[in-house]
Amino acid sequence: MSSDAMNYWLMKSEPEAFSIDDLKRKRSEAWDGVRNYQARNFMRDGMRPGDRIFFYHSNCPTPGIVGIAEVATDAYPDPTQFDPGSHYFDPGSSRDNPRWMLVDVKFVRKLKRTISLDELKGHDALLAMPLLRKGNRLSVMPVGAADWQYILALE
DNA sequence: GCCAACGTTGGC
DNA sequence: GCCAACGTTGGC
Repeated sequence: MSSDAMNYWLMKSEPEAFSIDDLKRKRSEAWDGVRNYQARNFMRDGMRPGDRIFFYHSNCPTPGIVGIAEVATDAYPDPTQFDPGSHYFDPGSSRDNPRWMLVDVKFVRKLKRTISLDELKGHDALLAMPLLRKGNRLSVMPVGAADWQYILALE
């Protein structure tokens, strides 16, 4: 990223696996298991501690933004890639040259209500955002500052 | 459960 | 380097 200004992000999680309430309870969580290069690059190259995150519930009855979190650390190697017992084990990675990076994510607050994907799609001002691009399956993606403010104002 | 829209893998 | 086959994501 080109400046020191705070950046904004959106991170998806299936609530049955890890929900905003899970993050609230644990306060902070290592965002492991990302195995997509573009998503990794956003975490490794784009994220800085203090950046704000929309926490998004995917693959559930009402997909949408449910809370706000914060980047808590710089990127570091995802330990699950080295663990043969982990679902996320990657035999092609090594400790000397780790392939997958993650950041810790810290709970900030829940939104007063879920701002659903369906609702977001109803706002022409937001149609260009990566989340609403057809076919986008990225689990970590940037959110423009203007879009961030616009969405928060919907709350 | 279906399936579109990807990303990855591997034969050639 | 091409591209078919395969696996995954995630809305519906």
